[in-house]
Amino acid sequence: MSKLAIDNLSARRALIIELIEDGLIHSQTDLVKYLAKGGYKVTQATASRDLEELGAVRGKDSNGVFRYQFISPAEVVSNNLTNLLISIDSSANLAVAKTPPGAAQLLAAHIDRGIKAGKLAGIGCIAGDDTIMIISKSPSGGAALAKAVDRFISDSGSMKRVK
Amino acid sequence: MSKLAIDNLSARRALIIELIEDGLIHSQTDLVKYLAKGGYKVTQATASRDLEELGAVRGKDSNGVFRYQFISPAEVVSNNLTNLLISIDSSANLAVAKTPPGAAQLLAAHIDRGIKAGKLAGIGCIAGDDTIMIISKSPSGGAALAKAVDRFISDSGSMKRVK
DNA sequence: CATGATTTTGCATATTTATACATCATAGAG
DNA sequence: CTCTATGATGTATAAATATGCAAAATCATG
Repeated sequence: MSKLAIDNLSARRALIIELIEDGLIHSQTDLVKYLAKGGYKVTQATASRDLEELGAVRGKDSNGVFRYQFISPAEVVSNNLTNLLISIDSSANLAVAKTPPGAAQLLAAHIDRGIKAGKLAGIGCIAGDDTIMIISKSPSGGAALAKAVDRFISDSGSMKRVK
Repeated sequence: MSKLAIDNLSARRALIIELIEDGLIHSQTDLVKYLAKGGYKVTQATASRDLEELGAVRGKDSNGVFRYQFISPAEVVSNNLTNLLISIDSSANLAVAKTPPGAAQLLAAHIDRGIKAGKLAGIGCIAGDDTIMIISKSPSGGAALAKAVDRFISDSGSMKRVK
């Protein structure tokens, strides 16, 4: 038997992020149904845990309808994220990104979701004022990770805006 | 930090905003207790309605503790810096600005340039994760500074200029 | 004032979410 | 391969939140 191409947990959370960004999730029960459609059979308890892990919160939108959304401001500037990445380099198991002063925390929050969603092969990232360090899973994965982060951020530019 | 209280309802909600900004509210039951302390005897149902009206949401903070907080609501669509300024208040020689989580450093960097450019009568600012404190030159200049910062950010336009 | 309209609130309850605990799965050590 | 540790998940339930409805309060108007 070959192992799964994509980690089940990460893949599921990637889908959750998309569902939330599309504004489709009004409750955890809701999410369970959508996940089932996508082939992920989980319970409300797992949905609760996933949402917590991803930092999604439930609030009413302008029409008074409940909707899960991200508290992190990444969406605020999602069509501009590329502007925040000045450069990205790597060494051994690390990728190091530079941002304009003060923007590191903001961009890191976005990268962190990419990691949690399994889109980036990192085990975590830490940000200062204008520098982000992303640690790769593999001991020599820094270079590949840097490329992946670069692409991830570029692709995020066309991310759908929260309504 | 002073707020103008018109009627009972708005006075109560003004207090709620302060309580939330101080990070004191972990649940609606919590809020009911704090409101009682402040002389407002209401039930959890009213707390629920107030929180909805104010656009507060419940999410776990970095320590894994539930906490109500504000999420920038409909403005989440443009890429203007204004989106990152949730509120700004003052006391004596200080102006205190709130931002979405992770955005304080970014906004503070901008404010700092305003100071260095002589556009804001401050002697410096310091930022945490979601809070910025700006110190005014004059011992009682906080309120005026807060207004100036608010205007400065409104006038600053697109985030692309950060770099 | 009186009165009808509108808003706010509490009560009771439905709905929704979080979590303790048991179980199952998986990875790594030996 | 077996054992152990760690993490993920479901079950059952507790905890927390939202809301329909009726009552009270507030407001507007003659």
